[in-house]
Amino acid sequence: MSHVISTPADRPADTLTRLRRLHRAELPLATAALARYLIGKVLVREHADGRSSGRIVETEAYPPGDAAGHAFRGATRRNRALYLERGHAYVYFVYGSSYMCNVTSEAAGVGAGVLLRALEPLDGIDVMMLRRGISRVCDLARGPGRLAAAMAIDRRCDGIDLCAAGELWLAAAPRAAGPIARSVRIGITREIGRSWRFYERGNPAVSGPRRLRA
DNA sequence: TATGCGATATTCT
DNA sequence: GAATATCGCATAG
Repeated sequence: MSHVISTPADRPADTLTRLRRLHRAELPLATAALARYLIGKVLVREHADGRSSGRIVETEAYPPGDAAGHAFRGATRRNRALYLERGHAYVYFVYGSSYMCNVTSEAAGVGAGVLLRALEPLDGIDVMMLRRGISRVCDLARGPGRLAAAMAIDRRCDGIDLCAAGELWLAAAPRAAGPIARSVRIGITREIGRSWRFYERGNPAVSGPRRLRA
């Protein structure tokens, strides 16, 4: 970054993208339908650093009964939030380095969700750059671990209601989404072959190898 | 551009 | 003790 354009504290509220919070009733109940529905919607983080947000451009569904899903072997302390009513955050830590942010799906008690894999940064881009230590905008939240890092999402966000005012919430699409494509999921060893990954075709903020972005 | 590898810590077996 | 819904760097083509 050659120069700083503004800091969050300086930024007037009227330069932020106008966003409307999603109502839970708008969220599809079924996991794959929700995963597709979330493409183009916005994840918003209200933090001491100011607001950061991004368009969701890549998701993966982990439906009921999916052997790759964390609820497959029943409830544990880690996956507890996954059983909440749809529209809650399920955040967990993996690989000793990355947090993953999911949106719960289905009815309360079922145990299923949608992994948020990538965002196209919208507001608070300078804060995201500071958090990530890089300046290329399309790489800030390209991949689930990077997404969480860019948005300062950690285990404290686990269980948050994303349909309520708070530190983390979901907003309606600020503009129409581009064509939505689907593919197999990334980084799993079971149920490979299921086409439960959704993404906005051609968006440079989508993760994965080229063949899974076209 | 693609593939491979190590780092890392939490959870579950 | 094993596995892991990843990342970033290294190396080869």
